[in-house]
Amino acid sequence: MALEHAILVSLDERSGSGYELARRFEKSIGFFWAATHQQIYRTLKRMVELGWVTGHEVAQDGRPDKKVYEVADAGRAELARWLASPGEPETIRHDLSVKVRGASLGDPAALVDEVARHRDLHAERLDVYLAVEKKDFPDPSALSGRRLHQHLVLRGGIRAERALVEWCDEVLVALREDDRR
Amino acid sequence: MALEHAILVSLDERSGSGYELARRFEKSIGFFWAATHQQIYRTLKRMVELGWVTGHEVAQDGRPDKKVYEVADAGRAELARWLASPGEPETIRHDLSVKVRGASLGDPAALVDEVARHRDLHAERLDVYLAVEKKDFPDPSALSGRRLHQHLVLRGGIRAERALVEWCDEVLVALREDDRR
DNA sequence: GTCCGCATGTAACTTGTTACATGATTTA
DNA sequence: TAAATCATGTAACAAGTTACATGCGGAC
Repeated sequence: MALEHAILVSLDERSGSGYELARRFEKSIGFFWAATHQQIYRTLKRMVELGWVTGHEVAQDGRPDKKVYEVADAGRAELARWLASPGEPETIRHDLSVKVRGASLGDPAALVDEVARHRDLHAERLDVYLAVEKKDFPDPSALSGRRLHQHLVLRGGIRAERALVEWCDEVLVALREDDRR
Repeated sequence: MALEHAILVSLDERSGSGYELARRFEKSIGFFWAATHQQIYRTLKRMVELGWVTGHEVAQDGRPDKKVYEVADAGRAELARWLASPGEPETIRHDLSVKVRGASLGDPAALVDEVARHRDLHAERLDVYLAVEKKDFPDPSALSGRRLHQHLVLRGGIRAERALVEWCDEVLVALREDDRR
């Protein structure tokens, strides 16, 4: 399991509450690891029990109190252990591919629309990633340490989204061509 | 959920037993949708109850009996409905990215090894896909219908694995460069 | 005689999803 | 005054993983 580890990485970059973590999982960290607030609260609770993080309540004025979590030594040790341990490549579950493979069993035009929709969604994500890169990493060759690692992960996102956009385009051309016959 | 739908697509291409499906999910279909035999047996059971597939026992000599499943009309209708319905792009969960992002907290050399391992795994997969393409789809421009759709999905796998290999290479160069300083 | 392939399953557990619940403050 | 943001959670359910269980036939 890596949600714990994703949280540890995020908390190590900056301590924060469950709510703040949930927000990060909607962007930065969320670009490569998805999680909802329910999962995060549940997991943080377990991580406190395991001694991987410590939480303390912080009073705020004009806002509800929050619990801010920090990585404990045991958490850092667990992260180091996990980083060095071999993991399997991700198990793939790609809905859209299932749909394309089953195309003959449904309405061709509807499938084309669906692929086009995904194409646009991926193109949007790609634009977001490219904008982040331009803004936050204007001189990539000068990076080192944490900043370098963050940039490398972003590069992965850019490559993945670009590949998906190009694949959708290839599929669209082929499906439309096939329909015309 | 799309396991049902992946099974429907696979059974539509050819009827088969739970065991046979499990094998297909280790290759062809498994290239874009992972599932274990336990999931498949469980799901087939539910699909029979839903009337999406029908199963009948087939006696074999020298081998255990098997239950062969076929897609029913209700199953084909469900597939058509699902194909036309909009779906979300996949939620990403990429372990290796979490590890790269947390690189500063562990042993740099161990991470390099881990990335290199993944690079080789993805390169192997890529080779498999390219071999399948060469063997099964020697003349892609002549394809239509089912065969075209199968080829398009394979193209997606090729693009994805290629992107991953290239990303791993980029990460390796950058991490090794960073270590040297 | 031991391991591999064929063939089907149960049980226990961990993860992930969806819906619901509460309540204060700020913004439109 | 209605909606959005901040903030934390419970409960029920769906899906995925891991371990265990059984038994025949053929290959080595």
